[in-house]
Amino acid sequence: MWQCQGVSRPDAPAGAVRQGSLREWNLAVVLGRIAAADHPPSRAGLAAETGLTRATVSAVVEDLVAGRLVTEAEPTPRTGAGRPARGLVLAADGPAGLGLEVNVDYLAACVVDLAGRVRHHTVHRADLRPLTPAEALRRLVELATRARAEAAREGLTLAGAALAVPGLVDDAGLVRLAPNLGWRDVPVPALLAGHPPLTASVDGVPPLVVENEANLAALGELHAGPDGAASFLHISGEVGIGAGIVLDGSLFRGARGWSGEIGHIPLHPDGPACRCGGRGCLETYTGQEAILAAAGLAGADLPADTATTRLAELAEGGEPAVLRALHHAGSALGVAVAGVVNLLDLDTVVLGGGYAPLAAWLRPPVLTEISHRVLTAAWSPVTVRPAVLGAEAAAVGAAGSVVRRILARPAGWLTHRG
Amino acid sequence: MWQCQGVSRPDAPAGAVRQGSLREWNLAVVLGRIAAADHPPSRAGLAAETGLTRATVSAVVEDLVAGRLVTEAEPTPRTGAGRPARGLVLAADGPAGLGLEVNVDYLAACVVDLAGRVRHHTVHRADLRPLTPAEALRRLVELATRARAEAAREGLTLAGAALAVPGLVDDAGLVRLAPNLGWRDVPVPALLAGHPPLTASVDGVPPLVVENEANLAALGELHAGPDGAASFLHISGEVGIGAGIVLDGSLFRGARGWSGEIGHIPLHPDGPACRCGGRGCLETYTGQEAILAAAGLAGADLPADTATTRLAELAEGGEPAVLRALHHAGSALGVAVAGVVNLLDLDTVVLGGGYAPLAAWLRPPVLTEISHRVLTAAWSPVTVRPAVLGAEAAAVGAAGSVVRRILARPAGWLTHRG
DNA sequence: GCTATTTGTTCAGTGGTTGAATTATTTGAC
DNA sequence: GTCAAATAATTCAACCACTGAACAAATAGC
Repeated sequence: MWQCQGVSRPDAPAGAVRQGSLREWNLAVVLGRIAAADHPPSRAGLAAETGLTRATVSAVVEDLVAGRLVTEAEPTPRTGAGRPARGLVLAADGPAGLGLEVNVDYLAACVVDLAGRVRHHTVHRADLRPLTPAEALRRLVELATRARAEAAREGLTLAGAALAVPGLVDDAGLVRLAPNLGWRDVPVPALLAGHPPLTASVDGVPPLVVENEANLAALGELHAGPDGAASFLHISGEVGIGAGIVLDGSLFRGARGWSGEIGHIPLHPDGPACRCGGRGCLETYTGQEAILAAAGLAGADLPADTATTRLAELAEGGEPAVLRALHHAGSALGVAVAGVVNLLDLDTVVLGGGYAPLAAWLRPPVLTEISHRVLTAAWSPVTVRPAVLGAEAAAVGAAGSVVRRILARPAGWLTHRG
Repeated sequence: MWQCQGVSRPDAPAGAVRQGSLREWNLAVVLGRIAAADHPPSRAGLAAETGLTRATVSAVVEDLVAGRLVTEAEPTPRTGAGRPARGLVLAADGPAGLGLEVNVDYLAACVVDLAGRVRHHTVHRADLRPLTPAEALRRLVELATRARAEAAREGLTLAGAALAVPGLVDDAGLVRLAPNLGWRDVPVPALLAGHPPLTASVDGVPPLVVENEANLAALGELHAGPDGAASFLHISGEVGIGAGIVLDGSLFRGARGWSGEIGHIPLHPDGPACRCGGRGCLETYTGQEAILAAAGLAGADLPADTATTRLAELAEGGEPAVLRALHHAGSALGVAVAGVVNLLDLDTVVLGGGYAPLAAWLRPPVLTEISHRVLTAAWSPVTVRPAVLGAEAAAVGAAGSVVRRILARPAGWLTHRG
């Protein structure tokens, strides 16, 4: 991922702790509490929660309000005795994140505000495989420009952008390989060089981060889903199968950001050849094409997004071949997931992307395999649930990652804003 | 794991940052640099490294020296111009950690000082399967008492203990299941209740932490191995196969501390039944018994520790059946490891425990499978190497975890010491 | 012996938190 | 309608830990 500082809580200052770090840290702590609260907290409440004094919280909040990150909520009428609390909420007109996505059959752009609300969302459907990367990115910039204008109209300031790509991305933003897109060694930042809003670095923060689609989809799920800061595996079942691993509320990216290639976990070591060069990879059993073929829809040549809808319809109608195909796919997926759970001791598995609409049929066989194969299943059940976000998960997650960076390090934003 | 606060760098204070946190943090930063340095650093050098002023570093070091965590090294004669630096080293007579291990055919105790040196080590060989857990732990306490006396003789103060168990351990120290030991639901802390040195909690720090053997072995390898703070998978090939996952220099324990059960990753979903209830688990192909059987040594009934030695001897001698067995085992292991690397994007895999002496024969097939099955193998080679520590890895890792906790949070130790 | 150089300490200054007192704003009792 | 109780938020002197600069200490080289 290109210059990504990580997406979760403020980093442990590996080096020193200068004096100002204290305030920087407390800005992040207080802002984080405001973001995590379900009801607008008061200064006094924050003080009690954090252990800071009310004096300190007041000072910190003053900074946050001055920096347009936080505003005071409408006073709620009935509170009880005493001076009524002034609730604090994340600013609805402060900085926002721009999320972009290039995928096989669509481009997407969205804007997410500090509170995580999706304020704008456009999808441009088109088969991108015939296009050159440069042309695809040109169209993406059009979408981004429109999103930027839309954001400005709502009083939002875009603080950065993240781009989701269904492939392996380098630290330098180079897309090493995006098999389903047909991309190989595409230098995204260089190709976007002529578009200042996406390239001009502000205050050391890179304006555009390029990251794997499955990872960003997992992030989207993390912020949109029911568990605030849990650990889970988010599986994006598209043409290929990717996964994002969230551990303790933060994305685990691996040594080079290439974690989550669950589609190439060997399932039958001597099984059919996979295009990755291996044999019997999970993808050859539960990839979209494999499921369609098993369901007898191989030749239908449906667009990727309607294929899963069609499968769900047929399954709903009780079509035996489809039900059988989904059961098989679910079992295969379950075997792989059982291995992952044995390895990582996760308590939640999220079926996302194209798997989400099929979750009703995939879930039972997945659970069966887990219960048979996970050593600790007896003591601690594993939750398997469909994703909350649909196809837009990656773009929303991308935009969310920008916003989360500000929430995690508000001091950077404040000093930069003057 | 029983009340373990994690073993790596100082935690991000999730809650508040009070004023004193600053000093606490800098104590940890400076101490960490002293621990990580290969030559005793000077105060001035530390100031340059950390970005703190020399004044601050002096004050911090003064605290550390007063707390007996750091001492000034012997002045080195030739330094160059200027006032000679006074090198700082971790105290050799400060706090130390007690590491304990219960395994199938031995008990072990060791003492590791702040600098990570093993100052004492005893192994008591005996088949523990016939013993009751209480009797086994009684013998362990004997070893621990002797180790404690030995530590005192060398001027060391034991700051806590950690116990490695080949099984699944609860947050409360309950050993849920240790199949090869024949333990089930053994409440270790309760059984040790009569032994104050292992149970009297000092300053909120639990005196004894119970943790999975594979996890602690990985920690031992982390501190003893060549890469200071890398990410790797450490595989302990014993009767069962366990693994410890180290990510960015800290152990990943999973939601309940039950991560690393690599032995039960499904390899052939319809393969032979495993005692875990699943089918075709890795362990049924590369567990010690499976390898011995494949090598034609099934009936030999060797003690566990000599079995691998014997295998290595025979392989060294070119015995075809043994070479074939090891190649098969290595291939199976490689398939599983390829899945793990695809999932986690690790750059290093360590063959530990019983696999270490066999690494010469296991490594090539493992590498072959990785190169064929890991999607990113082309861009970033995966290192597969034998473990540095041998059978003592878990006990040393256990003792090391105690010491690391002090290094990570020196403030706790200092206030406790007065 | 003198100078250059580097280490470590001292000390006034400053930023940010602390704790108590004060002010502000509401509810409820008389 | 007034006052007491209760809760929220601000003010302000004190304090803690870091900063920066000046200074003392200790050595090598000339």
